[in-house]
Amino acid sequence: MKKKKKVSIQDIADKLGVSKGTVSLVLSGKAEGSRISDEMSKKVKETAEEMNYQPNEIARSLSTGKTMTIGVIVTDISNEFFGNLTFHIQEQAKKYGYTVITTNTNESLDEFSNAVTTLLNKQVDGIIFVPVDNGRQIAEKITRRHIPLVQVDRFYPNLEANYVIVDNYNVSAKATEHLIKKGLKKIAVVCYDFDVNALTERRRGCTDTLSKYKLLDSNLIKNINYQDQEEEIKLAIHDLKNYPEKIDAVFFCSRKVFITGVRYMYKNAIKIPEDMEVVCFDKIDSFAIANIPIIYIEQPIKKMGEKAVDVLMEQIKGSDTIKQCVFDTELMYMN
Amino acid sequence: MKKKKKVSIQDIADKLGVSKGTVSLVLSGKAEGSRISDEMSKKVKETAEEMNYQPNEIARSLSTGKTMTIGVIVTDISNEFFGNLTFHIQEQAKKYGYTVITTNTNESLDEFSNAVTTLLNKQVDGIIFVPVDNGRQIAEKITRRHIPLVQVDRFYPNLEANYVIVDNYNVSAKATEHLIKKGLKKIAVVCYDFDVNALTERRRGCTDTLSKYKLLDSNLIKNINYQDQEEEIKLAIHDLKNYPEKIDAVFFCSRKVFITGVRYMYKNAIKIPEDMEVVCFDKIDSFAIANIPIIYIEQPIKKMGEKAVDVLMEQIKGSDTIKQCVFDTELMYMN
DNA sequence: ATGAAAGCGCTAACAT
DNA sequence: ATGTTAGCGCTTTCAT
Repeated sequence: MKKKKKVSIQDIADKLGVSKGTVSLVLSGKAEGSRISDEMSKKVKETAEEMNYQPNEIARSLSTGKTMTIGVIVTDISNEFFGNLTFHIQEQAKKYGYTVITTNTNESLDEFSNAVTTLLNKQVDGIIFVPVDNGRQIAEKITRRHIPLVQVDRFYPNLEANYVIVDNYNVSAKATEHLIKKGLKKIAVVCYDFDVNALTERRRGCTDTLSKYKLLDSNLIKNINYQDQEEEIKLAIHDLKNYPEKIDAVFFCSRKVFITGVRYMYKNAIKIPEDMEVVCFDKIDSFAIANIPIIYIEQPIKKMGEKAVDVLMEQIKGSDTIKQCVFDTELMYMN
Repeated sequence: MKKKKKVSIQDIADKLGVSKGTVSLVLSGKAEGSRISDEMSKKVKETAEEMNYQPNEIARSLSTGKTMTIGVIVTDISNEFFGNLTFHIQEQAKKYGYTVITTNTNESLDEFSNAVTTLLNKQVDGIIFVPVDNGRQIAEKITRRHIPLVQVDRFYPNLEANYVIVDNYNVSAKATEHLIKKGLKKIAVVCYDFDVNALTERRRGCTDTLSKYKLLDSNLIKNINYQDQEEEIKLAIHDLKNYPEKIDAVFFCSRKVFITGVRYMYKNAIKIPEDMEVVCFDKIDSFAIANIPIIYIEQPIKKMGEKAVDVLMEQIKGSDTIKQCVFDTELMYMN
């Protein structure tokens, strides 16, 4: 299976008896206002077509120093939240003529580090990433190289870089207050234990509010390890079920804990909402098929993805003003 | 914000007073058995470290003709099925040292065509794609260039290329038979209307079985346009609700139609399973929170993704035997 | 054991 | 209006 030599700009030039430069100019659309006669331009285009010429973007990139590619690093693209985010990033990037390389960290620092190195070596024009616990130093590899960077969903507080997030604290406080106003008193919080501000802010929004109403019970704040989440969530729910006092509601800090949590609630014969109410940070497509009342927080994922790309593109075009965007979320009630 | 010049292999060579070639050899790990003294090798590595050298993979790619990148084209990465598939493709590619560029077609031929062109121009070493209705000609652009290709989820019957799919026909027939054996008679099928074999096979598996038992009612075969699916599914469910005879079950051909379908079933006060039973082609994470009996077909997504990459890598390494893999699925019962 | 240099395909500055 | 040529940063063959 021998690959036949691809046709290059040189081949076209040879065939037409003109120079590479001329061909390059017309094929990259720079023939217009400038130089190059219309007939030459036409001839070049025709034979390019004829010979089935396809530009080699790698060569172009090496020459121009631009790859027209951005890198996206998320936790896990199979998670609907990140899948959605990535989708909108991709669609928006497409509008700018950009291509996207995506990678997953699985919340691992090592994988995050590898991803950053790979993307930098591939000379991407910019990076959008979801920070990982403890990864600030690694992020600095990007800024130090002056590669445009936008953080999404979370951000490193001491890093001078753009970010696009939601107002985690306030909406969590609001949701908690809503539960309290409904007369619920024993409120649990189930959240991953790693230290990224999206999560800590959500937790703090809940606990601050509970404190304010003198309802905080630290036994009900469940911290879940990401790697063993299945087991730990199972345990947490079991605990809540068997807690001396009756638990009234559970606040789940993200979609994956919510799904797993609710699954175990059913396994423990906990009825929603009769036994406990639930709130989920993030909207899930299939809430509709659950057919139970769910309080959820809807993030403007599409806007976030698009904004992240817009900000990145500004930087790529040379802007150096840092943008930190906080989107509002909505507290919603299903049923 | 002036980017300071990146350090290149030349800079290291200059600093050490040796030649580029030497530096290249040690830095790309080809110093071992061959030439290059250990001390030279050590010195080079040290100063590379010191000067914070990062290889430029673009330059390397231009030189070697390999980009260590594969392209993945799916329908929509925000769809959990494709998100999962892409995730496993990515994780497997990582093991081979490969990076992944992902793009979405949204079932559009144009977007598919653009994606293929972009990937080819970016000189990817191989492509994994989910075919789009009517896209065989476009796919041939890839094979004609002898770029390794693996189709997943679906395939073009007349294209000589690898694929990794599931046994759509048989499992659909089996699921339908299961319903019939339970005594259900009026069985509806809700499926997208475009012509890709994954879907047509599922539909045919159902209709053939219904025919076999003399139960086929063509009014109950609902074909849904992808772009207007929300509206069309709504209409379909409405039709089923108001059909002169009572409908016993609905077979949904993929996860997105299922979720939307069930949503409208609830809106139409159709009870599951009392009024109608449902079957979903594909497993959904949040079935668990639905807490209703669902018959579903579970595809081995992880295996499919990994296999797709494995096959692609074989081709990249030079194999030219075409592999066509059909995975078995499982018929499962929730509750 | 190392150096020198050609070449990958394209762009862009400079000639003509 | 078009041709020439020097890179872009790396690999690799051929000298030394």
